[in-house]
Amino acid sequence: MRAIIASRNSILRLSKYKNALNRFQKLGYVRVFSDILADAVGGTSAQVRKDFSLFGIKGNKRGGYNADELLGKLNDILGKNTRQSVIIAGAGKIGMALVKYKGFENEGISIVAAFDIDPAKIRQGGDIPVFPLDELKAFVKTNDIRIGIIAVPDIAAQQVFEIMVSSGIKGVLNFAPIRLKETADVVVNNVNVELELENVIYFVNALERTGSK
Amino acid sequence: MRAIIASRNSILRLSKYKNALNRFQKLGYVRVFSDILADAVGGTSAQVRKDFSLFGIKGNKRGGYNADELLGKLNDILGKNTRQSVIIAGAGKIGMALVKYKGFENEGISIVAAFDIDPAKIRQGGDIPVFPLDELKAFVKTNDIRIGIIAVPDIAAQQVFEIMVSSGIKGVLNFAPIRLKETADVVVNNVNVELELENVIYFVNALERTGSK
DNA sequence: CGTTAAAAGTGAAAAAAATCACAAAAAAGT
DNA sequence: ACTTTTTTGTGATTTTTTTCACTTTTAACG
Ligand SMILES: NC(=O)c1ccc[n+]([C@@H]2O[C@H](COP(=O)([O-])OP(=O)(O)OC[C@H]3O[C@@H](n4cnc5c(N)ncnc54)[C@H](O)[C@@H]3O)[C@@H](O)[C@H]2O)c1
Ligand SMILES: NC(=O)c1ccc[n+]([C@@H]2O[C@H](COP(=O)([O-])OP(=O)(O)OC[C@H]3O[C@@H](n4cnc5c(N)ncnc54)[C@H](O)[C@@H]3O)[C@@H](O)[C@H]2O)c1
Repeated sequence: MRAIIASRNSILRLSKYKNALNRFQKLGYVRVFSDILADAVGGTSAQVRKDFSLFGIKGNKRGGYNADELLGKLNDILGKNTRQSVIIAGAGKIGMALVKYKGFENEGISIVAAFDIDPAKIRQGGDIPVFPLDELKAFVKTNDIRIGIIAVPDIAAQQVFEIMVSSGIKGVLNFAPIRLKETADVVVNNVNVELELENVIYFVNALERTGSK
Repeated sequence: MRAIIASRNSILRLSKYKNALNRFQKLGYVRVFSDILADAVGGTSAQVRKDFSLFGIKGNKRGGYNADELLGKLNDILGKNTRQSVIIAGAGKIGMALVKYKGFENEGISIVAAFDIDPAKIRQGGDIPVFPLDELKAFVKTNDIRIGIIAVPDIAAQQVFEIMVSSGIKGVLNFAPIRLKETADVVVNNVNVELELENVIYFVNALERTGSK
């Protein structure tokens, strides 16, 4: 399999095409066209074709793309053919919402354990265990985990990040509203809800002021 | 106050500068320079200055920016001088995590009510009440709410979105992993956790394959 | 079959975003 | 007071991303 250098945005778009395609497939579609995919994800058909072109995905002129085949290729590129195991640091409000969320399993993502410093949060009984933070390193190493989610308070985030990295974690999804001091060869994506909300508020206000148009 | 057309990304950067600045201010900084701001948010000093330039923010040559003054201007631009009231649809795992989150208040954002169709979720006692979904429209109208958060299952999201829009909501933060059929003059930002996680996974795998470099 | 029409594929063009690089200002030093 | 040094502010340039527009292929139809 060839690894292709691509921007974060183009990969996000591939994921969106894949998700749209899954829905189309459930609806019985056998063929899909660049324009309906564009529609489904909010882009243009030219961009869909360009994206595919970049990854060497070929369709049939006048015949569009075979849904199964296209989905297969996208899953391949996105690495959806092997299940991914993920751990979470922080079994608080967000952390537990994620732990209990059913949506990841269908995406081939399994949250296998959570870790917390608060002894009151430790719980081995349930479906997904919550262990003491001390055990994170050993767990990650013995289970060869490569992806972690940070759902601890902002003051603790950098420290937890470093523990994760030193344990062998290679990719992190960070919910704490701070910028992690990044390390080469560790991928970090941030989910910053405050920022997104603030952004919505800005544009609502801006539109209102310009609204006279 | 002048409304300036700017890209989503440049506004996101302004928010990040503002957040960094808040921290610097707490640490006692009186002056800040473009390069330390760049550092704090992970950009370049030229970009910081360009962003400020676009919004007519002036510093002092060789003297940097006065922290208080800069913060004031950013808050102004971002509309942080008036508190924003926000409602949530869906009092489930994510919805309640947001309701209970303390971090919004310091950001001038107040979550004032949640709404759910499940009678078991209705609860007026607490700090932030959970009302039946039917009451959303009236609540939004009488309280003149302009911002809503969607935290309902994906199948319900479009319908809830339409209720919000018809009630007068002008901006939406959507946690459901679907694309809302958007309406002109309503701002929609999406928080798609699956997508972000999938993206991390992609790049971890891609780096690994290229890693031999 | 042959013709028509639809859709992919893709260089070229345009637009948008980021970076450069340097003049101008002014704080700090001497 | 004068010089040096630092940092801003911003046109110009470069890079990246998106869109355009046209060629090619082929499914569909008569
Ligand atoms: N709750 C939300 O809706 C929300 C929204 C936006 C951002 N966030 C961010 O997500 C993060 C978590 O928020 P939350 O609301 O779930 O907080 P929370 O307080 O409910 O949970 C945090 C958990 O982390 C644990 N913890 C603290 N230090 C730790 C450490 N060093 N190692 C392991 N665990 C540790 C705590 O014991 C607690 O269980 C915060 O950074 C917050 O800013 C949360
Ligand atoms: N929990 C997570 O960590 C997580 C992660 C990623 C995405 N999401 C997305 O966030 C959304 C909410 O997820 P969740 O885990 O909180 O689900 P949940 O099932 O815990 O909560 C959903 C809530 O919405 C309510 N609801 C259903 N239909 C409604 C309607 N028409 N009007 C008002 N309320 C309605 C339900 O009664 C329930 O209380 C989903 O779209 C999910 O895909 C959640």
